Amino acid sequence: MVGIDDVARLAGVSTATVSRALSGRGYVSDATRVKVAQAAHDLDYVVSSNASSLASGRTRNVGVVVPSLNHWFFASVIEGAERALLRHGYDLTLYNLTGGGEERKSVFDHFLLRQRVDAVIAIGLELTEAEVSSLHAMGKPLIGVGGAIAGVFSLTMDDVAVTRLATEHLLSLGHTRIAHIGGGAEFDLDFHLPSNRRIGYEAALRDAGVEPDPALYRPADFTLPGGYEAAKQLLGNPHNRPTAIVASSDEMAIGSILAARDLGLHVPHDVSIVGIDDHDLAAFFGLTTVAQFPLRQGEQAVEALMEYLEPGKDEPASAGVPLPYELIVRSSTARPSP
Amino acid sequence: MVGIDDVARLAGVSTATVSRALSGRGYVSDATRVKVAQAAHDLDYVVSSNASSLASGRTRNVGVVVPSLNHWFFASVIEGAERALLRHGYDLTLYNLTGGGEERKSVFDHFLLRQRVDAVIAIGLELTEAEVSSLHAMGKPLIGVGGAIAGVFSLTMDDVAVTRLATEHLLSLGHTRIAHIGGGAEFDLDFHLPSNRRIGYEAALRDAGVEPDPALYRPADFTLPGGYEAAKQLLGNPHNRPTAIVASSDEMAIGSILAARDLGLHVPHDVSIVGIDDHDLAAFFGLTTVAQFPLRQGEQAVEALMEYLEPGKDEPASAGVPLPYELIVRSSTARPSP
DNA sequence: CTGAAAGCGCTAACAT
DNA sequence: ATGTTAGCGCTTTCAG
Repeated sequence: MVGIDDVARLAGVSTATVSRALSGRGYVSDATRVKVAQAAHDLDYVVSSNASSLASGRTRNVGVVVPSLNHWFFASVIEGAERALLRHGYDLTLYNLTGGGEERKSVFDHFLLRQRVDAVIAIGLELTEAEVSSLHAMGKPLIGVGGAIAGVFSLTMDDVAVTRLATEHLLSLGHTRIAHIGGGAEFDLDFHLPSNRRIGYEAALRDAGVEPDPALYRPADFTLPGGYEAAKQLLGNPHNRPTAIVASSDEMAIGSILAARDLGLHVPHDVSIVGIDDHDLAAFFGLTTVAQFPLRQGEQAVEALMEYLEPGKDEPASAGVPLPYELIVRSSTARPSP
Repeated sequence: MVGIDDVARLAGVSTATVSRALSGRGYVSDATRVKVAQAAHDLDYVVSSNASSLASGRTRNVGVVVPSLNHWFFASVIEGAERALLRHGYDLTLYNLTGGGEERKSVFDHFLLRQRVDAVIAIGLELTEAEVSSLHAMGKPLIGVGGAIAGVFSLTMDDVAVTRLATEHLLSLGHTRIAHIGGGAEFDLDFHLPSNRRIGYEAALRDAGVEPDPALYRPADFTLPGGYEAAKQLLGNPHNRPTAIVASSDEMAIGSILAARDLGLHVPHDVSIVGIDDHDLAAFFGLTTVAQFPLRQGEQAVEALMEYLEPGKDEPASAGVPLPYELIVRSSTARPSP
């Protein structure tokens, strides 16, 4: 194992200088900096992150907590975060809170308290007050993505605006019988995303002088099969069939498209469908949707953390910027047929 | 920060004893073990993993390298691995090699050499000889999942057997004009999975006295749109339409189902379709498939590593066990219509 | 701008 | 079964 003193010897300087030259902290003349870099390279030297962390108190590692990996949104955010962290020389350690309370507690007790990370990114997860305050007590920055956490800086879309936009698109095409497939109550515990989305949908309708019909609202679970089921009920109703559906996720929207097909209804001729996400498969299904950009959200979360973690490196303060979203019109929406 | 000597003082023993009692290594009387545990708990003590790693040389952290996160297979393997690692008290740090050469090189130079991990799990990724040998040189166990790496212990399905089974299912129903949608040549660089799968498919046909028709083979990219395209070509052929398709992934199989529908063909009446994976959506589409179990594969990879990392804890030697697979018959396959 | 030296918090011999 | 002690490899004052 080649260590810092090997480099020091080869470069003809002290270990302290090597440390400074390699980390960029403190004054080193350009000449010695080059000499040291050369020596380090020749020897294939790499710092021992443990020793470095122990001495400096910083781990250059951030913890990412997710409720599940097998979801487009979570996976995308992680991917974006990983890329950004790598760029900053940080590692990402992943904690999957799929399991119930026991596992979750163990994650918090073990890793957060084992001081393995400098900061935490919580994706799509509501942390308890105890969890949040134990992090704060340890001085670890915490940032939420995809859902506001009480008392924590979070990156969240404007959920009201997003469904409002989707609904307005439909209204502008001439639809008035517009249904909404949202998240069920069980998803409302964290973040109230379903409520907010429903609020945006209803607000758009009211602004257009249309009274929302509770029969045109269906809760589902954000999955394709869930959307399929909900749409079947909506579209199968003999008296009250909507001419358009706003689904709260692209997966549910795609499920709705399949449900329409199975009923022999043509999209968009018989029913228009719009989703939210811009999922990988949205283009394939010709789905009109409101895109959110999870990769960028992951990156943005990291940039925000770096402002705490790496003072001085004045990054553009991306922190306060609201998350972008954008209506992408494809072939699943059209004027209602007369 | 409460340290090991605080605990030692409160428990009235030496720091060495605290270390032994808490880590389980070495002899400690039950009485003192309890006393120490109590003290540690009272003080909310948690070891500093850095100090521990520095002193012991072990990090209790394994690196997982993947080509991408947003894929059912990769995400599932990671999920399984994470769960198993947590159980063993290990952390998982994630390295996404999405980017090209630069990023990949940086991952290898920085993290593997920064000795942040005790071992590496490579999922669906072929490592270069240089990468493998640099890991070996550092004494880090490496294990592959979802693809054999030259000179490395890997968990791989028997790809030949899997497509053979799928094909035999179709043959036994009476099909003879069976097409195959496999991976393109670009996927064959790593692992030769496409070749092997094709070999199994052709072997099953020949065993049944059917000569494989090259026109009934289509390469694609494992995605749903890719499978859709390929199936369109296959099923649209006026002279030579197959009565069944073996697709090398469930996503391609689902794409094929959608292609058949769009052509007005009924599944399974006009065409039978079988996939490989047992993807989350397979059941929804009624897809007959050969299941592989990626969650279990992740766990198994971890168990195999633990045999190296935690000698003495004689786990059941799961290492040599071949990966299980299982035909799951749903409603996308049937006898060919007369 | 550079060097000397004191730890960072723990583990693992080695004693006892 | 428990205590003593010497590091693990680096960072960071503090001098110079």
